[in-house]
Amino acid sequence: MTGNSDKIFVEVAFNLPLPSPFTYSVPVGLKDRALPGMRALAPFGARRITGFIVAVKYQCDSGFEVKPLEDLPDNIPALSESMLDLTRWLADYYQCAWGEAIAAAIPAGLDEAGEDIFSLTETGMEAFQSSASSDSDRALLEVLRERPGSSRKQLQRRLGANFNARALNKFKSREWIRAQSKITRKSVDYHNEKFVRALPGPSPEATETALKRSPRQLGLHRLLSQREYSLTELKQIDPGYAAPLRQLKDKELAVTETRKVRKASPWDFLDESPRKETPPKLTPEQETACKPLLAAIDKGAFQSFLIQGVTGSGKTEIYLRCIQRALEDGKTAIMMVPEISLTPQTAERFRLRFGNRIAILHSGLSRQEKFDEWNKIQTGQVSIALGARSSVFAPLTNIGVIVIDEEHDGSYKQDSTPRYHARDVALMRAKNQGAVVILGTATPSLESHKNAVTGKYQRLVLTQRVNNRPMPWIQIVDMRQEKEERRNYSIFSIALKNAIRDRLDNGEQTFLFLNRRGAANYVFCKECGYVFDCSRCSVSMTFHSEDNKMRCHYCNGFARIPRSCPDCKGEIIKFQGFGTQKLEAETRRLFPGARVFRLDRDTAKNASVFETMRDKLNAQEIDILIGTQMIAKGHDFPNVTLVGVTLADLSLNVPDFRSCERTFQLVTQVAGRAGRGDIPGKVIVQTNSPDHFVFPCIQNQDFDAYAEKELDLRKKLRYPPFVRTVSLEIEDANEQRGAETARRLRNLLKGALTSFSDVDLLGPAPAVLYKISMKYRWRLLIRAATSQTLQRFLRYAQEQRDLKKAVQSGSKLSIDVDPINLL
DNA sequence: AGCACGCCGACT
DNA sequence: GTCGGCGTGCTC
Ligand SMILES: [Zn+2]
Ligand SMILES: [Zn+2]
Repeated sequence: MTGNSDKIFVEVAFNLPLPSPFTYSVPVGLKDRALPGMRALAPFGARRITGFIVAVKYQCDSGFEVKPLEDLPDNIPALSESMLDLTRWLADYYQCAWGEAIAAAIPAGLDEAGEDIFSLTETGMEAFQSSASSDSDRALLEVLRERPGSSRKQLQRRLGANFNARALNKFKSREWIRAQSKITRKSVDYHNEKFVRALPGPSPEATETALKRSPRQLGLHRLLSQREYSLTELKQIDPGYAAPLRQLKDKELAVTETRKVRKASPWDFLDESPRKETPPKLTPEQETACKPLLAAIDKGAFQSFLIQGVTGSGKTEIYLRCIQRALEDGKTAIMMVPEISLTPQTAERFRLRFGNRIAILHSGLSRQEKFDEWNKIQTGQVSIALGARSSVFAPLTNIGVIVIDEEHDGSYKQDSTPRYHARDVALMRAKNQGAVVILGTATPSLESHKNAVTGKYQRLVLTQRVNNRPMPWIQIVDMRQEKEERRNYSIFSIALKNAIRDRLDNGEQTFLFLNRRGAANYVFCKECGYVFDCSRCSVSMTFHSEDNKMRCHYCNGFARIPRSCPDCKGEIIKFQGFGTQKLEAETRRLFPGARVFRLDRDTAKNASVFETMRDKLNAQEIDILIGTQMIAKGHDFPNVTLVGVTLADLSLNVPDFRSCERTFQLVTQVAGRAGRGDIPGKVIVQTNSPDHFVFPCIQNQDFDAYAEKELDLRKKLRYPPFVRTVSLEIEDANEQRGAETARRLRNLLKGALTSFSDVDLLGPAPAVLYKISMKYRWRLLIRAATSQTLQRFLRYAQEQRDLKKAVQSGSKLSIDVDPINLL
């Protein structure tokens, strides 16, 4: 109990899943810098960790010991007051700790200082050499001898199961090892590259004679005499360089040297000073859309807009004009694009307009570089931040406009804690700071569509493509007819086959799409195309061979598989699915001469596969590209004039209430990219259920018609945007224990429901992706009419009903507010 | 989360 | 008697 008026205390939030901040006293020497938003190094149990000051106070009455802060490493706060407010709201809304929200809002690494590093002392070295200790102890000492300055984490990684925390403490107290706190962490990303250069030899003449009979060595030596080459470069000049190079090295006419270099990156152009372009003239439609936007930016009050514009209607030019206007008004701007669209080409477009006034927060940056960009924004050296999801936290002041391109894109939702949606965070930030939010897309999420309809957002529509580019032509192919009337049992309809042949003949390119993610084994009628769905939840039922039943992944309902279709008495088929590999094999068989490239989760493990694919596609070295939907985004490939959606049903029958919305988005997005100049693209969509209401809407590219029907269904079935949802995800390596946790959670929540009307539960049920990396998963969906009710319910369940107690040790519960991914 | 502590069975 | 595996509870 302290009440001295000259003593000050701070509340510190840590990046740990702990519900509330911790109180520390501030030593006299740190007093003048103890400000909200400041990073703070603090003792915490047995360790010292970095947290963030979230409040300063002048007294502290507590039942616990209050420890003093150890250090304040920075001179200025890492977070402004408004960012503190925003992160607090975020933590509250998305059910995470304040410190976790803060950590998400600043560059990685800033919360990592404070770990200890260990080295052997003299006595420790002697003890190690006298070998008077057990094997596992020796292993620890040996690592420390080999790598003095290892952190605890590094020791754990090196020793694996042999790591023993007790031994570490034992040695520390015996003074065999010494602990020091690590000062700063610098991590610029380097990679090793081998370089070759020529050695002159005794004389040029002697070299010439020595190599007279080996022209390849001579050629290589001459090349290397001009300048040094990296092995990567050499390989491009001459793939068979290895043998002659080895011989040159043997004759001491060349040497290689390994050096650390910064990896050449497709982003390197950003270092050059940008050219400036003159803005194009706006189309009348763009002009009309710009007017209210520019007026709102000038006004400087919170307002949101939804630009619903067909692909190619020139939304980006509108964004550019709006950002330009914000700068002219002396304000700043955030430009967000989906992760996959944040390519050098996208960046170039903004750099051409805004030069060095823009910071680009892309994933190719090293930690240090990311921090540098962030710093440039914070210190006002730039006025625009361009980036993916996390750029919503760009530390700009005086924000005029926040643009979110492709608003419907799922990558705006973070899928680990804190599970925030950048669009919704942007809206909150703009509301607090009096900024304008512009959401743009050809296919709004139904949440945004509803907000536009109710007037929460002002809607602006663009129906024309710039330069009068024709709209793509979309054909829906009935695969049942293919089978019955044409005896064609192939993956390819005759229409698609012919269209591909046609492209091959013309030297044009084809995309073939196949959705796999979450594509389950659904059950359908061969005759009428009816797909069995849950009578309660309306999501597709999934076939399980173990018990030959269908299951609903939302409510856990089971049903027998009927012998015949309830509608038409037709034959029932359990769809077993096929993957991109089978599609690739089939494509190669049908088009033997074609150059086929497959890109999916297996082959695209790293970004370089993407780049290879893009380069090859642009160099016309691919005729047919096979992949999942990710290849559609971010790039225009002007020579791709045909897109085949191999089986739309796979996407349509994903057991998720948004599967139809996603299918509409997918086809629309790919259609928008097909074709070039005045040649319209063609999209062929194959399906067994052509009578589904989405297909006419797809064919006519009529989003509003689709949305109207979809909204009707969502309203009837109590799904977003008419209700708010929270998903509880249960994860456990032990199947029984996980199932028990899920059961207990349900019982607890059912009990809690009695004090709430308007809230209901779906499930728990095994997740669609039941087993991910050795863990079993369950899902429980909570629905409520409003987000306020849902928040109150969650708080009640946690505080009054002890939600966490239902989670058995070993099980993991994560709470996903406004979930997007329900697989 | 990550760390220490305590309990317990296994093995010098 | 000590080592190390695992479950439990705390961190200002
Ligand atoms: Zn039928
Ligand atoms: Zn159901």
